Amino acid sequence: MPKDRSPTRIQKKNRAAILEAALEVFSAHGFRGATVDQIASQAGLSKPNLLYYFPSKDAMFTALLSELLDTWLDPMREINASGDPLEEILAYVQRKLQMSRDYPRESRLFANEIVQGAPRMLDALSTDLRDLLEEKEAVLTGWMAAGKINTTHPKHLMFSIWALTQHYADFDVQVRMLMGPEDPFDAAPEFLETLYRRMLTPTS
Amino acid sequence: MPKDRSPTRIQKKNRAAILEAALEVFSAHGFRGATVDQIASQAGLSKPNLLYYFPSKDAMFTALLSELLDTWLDPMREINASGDPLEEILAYVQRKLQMSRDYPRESRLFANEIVQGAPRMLDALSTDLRDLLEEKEAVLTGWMAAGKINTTHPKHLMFSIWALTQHYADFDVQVRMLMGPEDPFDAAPEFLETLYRRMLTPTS
DNA sequence: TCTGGATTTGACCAACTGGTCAAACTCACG
DNA sequence: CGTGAGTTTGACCAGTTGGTCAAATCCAGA
Repeated sequence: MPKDRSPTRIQKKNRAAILEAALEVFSAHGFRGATVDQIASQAGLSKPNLLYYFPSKDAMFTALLSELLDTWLDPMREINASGDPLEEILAYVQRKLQMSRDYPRESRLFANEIVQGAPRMLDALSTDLRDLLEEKEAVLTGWMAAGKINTTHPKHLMFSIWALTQHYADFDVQVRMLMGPEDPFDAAPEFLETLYRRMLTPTS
Repeated sequence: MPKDRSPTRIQKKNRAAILEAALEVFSAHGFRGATVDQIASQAGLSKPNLLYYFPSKDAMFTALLSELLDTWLDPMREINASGDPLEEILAYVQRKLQMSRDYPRESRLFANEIVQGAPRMLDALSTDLRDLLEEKEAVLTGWMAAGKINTTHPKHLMFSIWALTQHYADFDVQVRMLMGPEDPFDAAPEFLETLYRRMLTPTS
């Protein structure tokens, strides 16, 4: 193992390559379905060499998670309590949809883990995500109380946004199989915009 | 292996116990994450005994899938082209939500498989599901053309129903972690009813 | 150029996994 | 009962998997 000095050029390159490979393999096969050999060859390293940088498969997964979770939650952080309520939410939906289009592997990584009970993620989720959700839930509740958006259950509203947007990444094969040559992401933005505009526009 | 006669009492009991155990284990860990030993002990059988009834792990998984897929698609089949459009869709949403509440393991079984690219399911999906979807899509399109419900992309509409309802089963741990003691299924029916009523009610 | 730490690897290992098999046991039925 | 098919199992096997280790190689700085 390298000393805890500042990382060398080689360390930086290899760590990055490993995390990229780990994302590729873990997201496609889940934690248990992924093998260290697969990740090593994907990263262009031998297995012992890979284990020189990360002491175990678990450590690789954990490192990957902590690297990704922040980025993953960014779209929600950007919801601005001072902005126009409906437009803020619609923009959030579009950002989240864009994440599914641009980072489907990350989405599937989380999906894989959560579907199986999130044994290695629950801690991170029950702090970072929980806190962030509570903060934004308060914002939503405020908007509803002020009559800016239609009143509904704020948590379910957030769940619905996650479900609808991540579905395009997590169930990608199914969606594409059913849509044929049409790209799901062509019509999805408008569909979701319509859905949430109708759902949330206050009845005057 | 038993002969292809009509199954004995013991065969019926053990096959059922095995499929139940397989559902439990496969849905919790995915195909690769599940082990034959786990399934055997869950079913109360020795491993060789289990393999006496199903020749391989793959065969077990396949048998389980074909047993479940029909049931899984039933709520969609029940959509009645002659019924009141909006009420038919709302009822479908509630049936699907009920499936997530009553059969979360089945939902997670499919989710696990599809997230990982559905290597063992794509064939079944690309016939049964595709055909059924096309049939119901035609119904939706008819309703939209007749002005009975708001016009949107029918496939995306169906995807949204699947995503929103299955989310409560597939992401159960996350949802419950974020909702605390409150049961997600308390407020979900009303939330989804409101969402789709607003989304689909035609603008006069 | 030299050198000591950083990096890489072939060989190896123990545990696990899916699956086999012959032998033993159990049960329905004449 | 007896008997043959149906059922069960302990022992076993080959391949895979996560991980180790000592030895070899590489590389940056003096």
